[in-house]
Amino acid sequence: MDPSARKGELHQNAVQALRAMIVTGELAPGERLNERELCARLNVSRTPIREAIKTLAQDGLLQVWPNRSPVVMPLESAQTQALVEVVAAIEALAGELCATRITDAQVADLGVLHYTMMRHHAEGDLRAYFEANKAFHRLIIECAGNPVLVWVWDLLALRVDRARYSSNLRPERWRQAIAEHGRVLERMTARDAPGAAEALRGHLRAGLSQVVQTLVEAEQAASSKAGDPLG
Amino acid sequence: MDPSARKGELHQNAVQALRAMIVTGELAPGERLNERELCARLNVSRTPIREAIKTLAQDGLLQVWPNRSPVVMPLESAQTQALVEVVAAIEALAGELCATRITDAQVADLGVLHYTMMRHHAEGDLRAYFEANKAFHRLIIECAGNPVLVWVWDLLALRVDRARYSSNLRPERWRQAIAEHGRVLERMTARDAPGAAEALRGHLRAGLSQVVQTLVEAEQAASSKAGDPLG
DNA sequence: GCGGCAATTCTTGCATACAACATGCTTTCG
DNA sequence: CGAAAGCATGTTGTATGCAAGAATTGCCGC
Repeated sequence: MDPSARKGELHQNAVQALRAMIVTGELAPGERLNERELCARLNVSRTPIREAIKTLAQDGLLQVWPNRSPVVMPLESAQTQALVEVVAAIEALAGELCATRITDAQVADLGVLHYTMMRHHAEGDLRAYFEANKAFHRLIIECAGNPVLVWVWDLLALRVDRARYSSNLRPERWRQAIAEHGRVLERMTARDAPGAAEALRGHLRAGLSQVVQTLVEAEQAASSKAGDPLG
Repeated sequence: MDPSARKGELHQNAVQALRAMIVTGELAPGERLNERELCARLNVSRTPIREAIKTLAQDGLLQVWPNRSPVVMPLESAQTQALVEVVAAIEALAGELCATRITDAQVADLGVLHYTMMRHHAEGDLRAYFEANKAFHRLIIECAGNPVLVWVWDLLALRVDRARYSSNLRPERWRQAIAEHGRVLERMTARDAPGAAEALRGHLRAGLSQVVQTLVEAEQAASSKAGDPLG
């Protein structure tokens, strides 16, 4: 077993590892998981694996039924469309609260992240952009000063990341996203609560709608292939 | 062991039992839980108990750290105040979506629940009122037609219920809540999306603020007692 | 040749044993 | 008398064994 993991928290470790595997798509949507296989993969026994599975089921990343292998939650366009509406509402609320509470130092941090994203865009480094993007949004959530909001957002972010990983970011949309971040930063600087809320709502809707569109296309391609396997 | 539970889903059973115990306050906020004690109480071994604990930690009902007994999440006024804002936003979104999608049959169901609540109020049956109240709100969430919204609401509802159980519903507030339900029903009947959203937002804020107020008073009483134990 | 049934094999669910860690107490030394 | 260290006890973390439930495959009947 990995000696670095021997700190008495193997199951937490397993949660992190499995979460990452599901979010990145290394474990495919709809895939059935075998406990013993996962044990071999993560070098732990079944007990921590089973505890991790329960946690991930609660996150909505796994489906579990009694006496059946857990299944990686399918990634459907309808579910993701539903996610868009909820995340947009949550971030709009966060934007409103954030704009009234954010400090100058935090505005500066937001600005750093914004320009970091621009740099990653210029270099075409998508992974680094994603990371900074997530930090940008999470900082806004944190500045809202509402721990329940943070908790809900972290849960939703798992699904958002998963959807993002499964779709490509088109160059045009990428540029537009950066412009929208600039608008959010501007409204935060001005402490304009309604403006910040609307800027975030629009940004989320536009960005995630693009992701949904990708999923719709993938589903159409899959269904036409399945319905017409010979042509 | 209880033979009725021997169907291969003992841990799910344990989740339900522990959830209920925490929500109703049978397990007090801040209380440390001993696995063996819980085993004896629920007549199962440690394995399903431990899996249930992981699930409840993910629900935000338990705090867990490595090599320490899990602790029932404290019930603080600040946390509940934060909860109010998030739930109000979620139900406002649900109200908006619901008003545009609700069917006549569902409006009728909502009406039945409203008048059921009035009856329970007239009879002073608080438990039955709570139950119908929860069904009323959940029906609105379901009618929104957004599965992610349902998922988030169910998670938040655990905390809401817990806060409600810990506080009393004052007669004046009870009457007012029923009037607000009537207003929500009216806006739904009229398919007025913004009106429904606002009615729900106001209803949630007013009702949960009362709960928060109760918690604040309890905390003040506790701190003054602790800080001035002799008089 | 096809469909249904049964047995084998595999997988999950639960219980328990053992090890590591935390905690409280006692004892000993300054 | 106080404080710190070590020991004893109890609790959690992990591994594994065993039983019950699914799934697959092979077989038999039609």
